[in-house]
Amino acid sequence: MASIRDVAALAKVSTATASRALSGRGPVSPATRERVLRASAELGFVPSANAAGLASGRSRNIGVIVPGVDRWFFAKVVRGISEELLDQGYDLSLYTTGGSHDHQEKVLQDYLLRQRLDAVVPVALELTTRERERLVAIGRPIVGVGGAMPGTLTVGIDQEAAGALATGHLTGLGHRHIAHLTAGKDPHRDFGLTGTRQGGFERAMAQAGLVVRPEWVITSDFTLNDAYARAKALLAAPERPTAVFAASDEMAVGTILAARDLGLRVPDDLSVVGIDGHELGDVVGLTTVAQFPERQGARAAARLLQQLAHDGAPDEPQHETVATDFVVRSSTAVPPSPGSRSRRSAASPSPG
Amino acid sequence: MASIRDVAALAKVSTATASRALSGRGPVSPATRERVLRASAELGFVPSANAAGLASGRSRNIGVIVPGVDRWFFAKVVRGISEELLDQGYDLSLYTTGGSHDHQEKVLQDYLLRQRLDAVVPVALELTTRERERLVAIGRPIVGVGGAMPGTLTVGIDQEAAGALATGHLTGLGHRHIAHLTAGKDPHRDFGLTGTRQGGFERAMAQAGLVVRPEWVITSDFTLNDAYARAKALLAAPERPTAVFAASDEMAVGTILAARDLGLRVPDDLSVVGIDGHELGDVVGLTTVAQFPERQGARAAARLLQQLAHDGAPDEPQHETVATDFVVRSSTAVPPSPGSRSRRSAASPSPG
DNA sequence: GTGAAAGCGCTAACAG
DNA sequence: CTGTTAGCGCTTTCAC
Repeated sequence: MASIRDVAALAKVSTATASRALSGRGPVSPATRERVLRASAELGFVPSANAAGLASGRSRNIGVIVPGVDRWFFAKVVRGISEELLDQGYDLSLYTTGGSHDHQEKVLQDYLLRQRLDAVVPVALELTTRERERLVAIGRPIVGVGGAMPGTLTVGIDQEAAGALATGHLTGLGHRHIAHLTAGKDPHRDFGLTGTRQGGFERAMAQAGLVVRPEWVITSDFTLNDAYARAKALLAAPERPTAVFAASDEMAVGTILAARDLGLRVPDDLSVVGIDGHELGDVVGLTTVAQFPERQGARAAARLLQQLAHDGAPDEPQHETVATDFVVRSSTAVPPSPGSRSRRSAASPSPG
Repeated sequence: MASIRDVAALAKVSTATASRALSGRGPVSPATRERVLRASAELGFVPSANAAGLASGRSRNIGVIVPGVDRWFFAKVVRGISEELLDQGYDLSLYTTGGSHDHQEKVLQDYLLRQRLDAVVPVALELTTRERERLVAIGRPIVGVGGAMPGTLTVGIDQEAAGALATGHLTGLGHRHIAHLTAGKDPHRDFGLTGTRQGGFERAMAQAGLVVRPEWVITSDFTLNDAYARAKALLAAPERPTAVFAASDEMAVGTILAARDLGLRVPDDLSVVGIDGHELGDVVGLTTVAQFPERQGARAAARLLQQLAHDGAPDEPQHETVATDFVVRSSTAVPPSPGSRSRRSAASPSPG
């Protein structure tokens, strides 16, 4: 394991000059720089991260805090961040807080304080005020992904607009009986964004002059399985909606599968729209608001690196909204005419 | 940011003693230890990872190399590793190699050499001999997850047995016309394990006295979407199998959805079995060999930590096989009797 | 533009 | 059991 002293010796310069040449910080003549780089390459020199970090205070390492990596959105965001960082020579430290109750505590009051991180990307993290203060207290740049975090720069889609867009698509098709599958707030893995998708739903409903039926706003948990069960109950009831807006594609697909299992045709008997752009939506022809989480992650990482390059001058706190793409496929259509409704024999689904 | 000198001063001991008390390495009297811990807590002391790492050579940091984190198996493995490490106070550095062609190169010849890692967990990584040598050359313990890596300790299921188990289930039900959806080898994201699942398929077929039809061994890519398309082609052909063994649950679900879209009933017209234990299998009643990747990840991490605790004495290279669970649900049944075959009007599906 | 020297904050001999 | 003393390998003033 060659050290910088070996490199310096081979290039016949001091370690100081070698360091300057290798890092690009500080003046070095082109000729010496060339000699040093050659020596470094010849020896296969790789600087010790610990030594460099200790001496300089910079670690070339970004911390990513995420509720879990085995959920679609988080996985995609982490992928986006990881690839951006890998390109730029930065390490990525991953902290998952969703697993056990005290992991989040531990991460915030121990892991993040080890001075190993140049910056932090909290993903869809719901923090108490105290916790947010702790995060800020590490004195490093922060860029969040997902929900907006007061006081810090964040990257994400406009949740409310996405919800309104999806819902407006349904009302525009003429649907008047629309249910909404939202996701409950789980203290362990809060996404900090559901509320506003629901807000968009409510706004679009109001704008179409429709009333939101409380019993048709159903809390699920972002998973396909739970949504399947809830949609089955919803759609098996005597009165059922002609359309469902699910706050995630996985829940939307669960709804489609539930409808199919009840003998309902999509979109003939039921229209379904989701949010995400999940690969799963493809085979069932799901209409959705695609949100490209990789890009969000990559964007957050890029902003952070940019800040670090400008010597840590933090951008002013704000939410950077990234664009979504409305993908119309075959799960949405005009509502069935009252005469042609469904193969089920239940009472007329036309509500009050 | 309190340093160990502050702690030592407050506890009225030397920094050496403070270090010993805090790390548990070296002798300290109970009384002084208590004083040091109290002082540390009072000051909110968190040791600098860089300084500790530089001085000791240990970084309390494990590197995880994974093709990507946005695939079910990898995400679950990473989750398992992450939680185990978080519990033990270890950091996790994540490297994704699947994104761009040279990321794997970069990780192997730069990132891993920064002396920031105490150990490495390569997940389902397919390496050339040279690359494997590089990995070993970092001189740190290695425990792989997924496919077996010659020369290193690995944790994973018995792929061949899993394939044979799934296939044997089908032959046991009386199926004679069985297709297999396998996953091709992609140089960027190789899983290093598909071959053996297919090997299990072939063995079970042979044991049942059945011939493997080459045109019924179909290469897909582990994704639901691709499997859906290939299954549709397979099942729309004049002669079709009565059962499909898919090498992953996502591919199995794709097959089920394709069958449904063709008007085939599962399991009446077609039995489908997968491998994984993917959540998605639940709502479609998929019979599968569950493999619990979180446990595999956690196990690998635990073994690594154990090695590090024993001062790096590496366990002898071998493959540790973890148990699978065969979950029978509703996607498999006895094959249809020739008379009752399907609603499709095509030629008799009974082969040869 | 370059080198000498002083640390970064902690750990690990080595004495005592 | 505890303190003193060197570093770990690099970066960074500060002179020149």
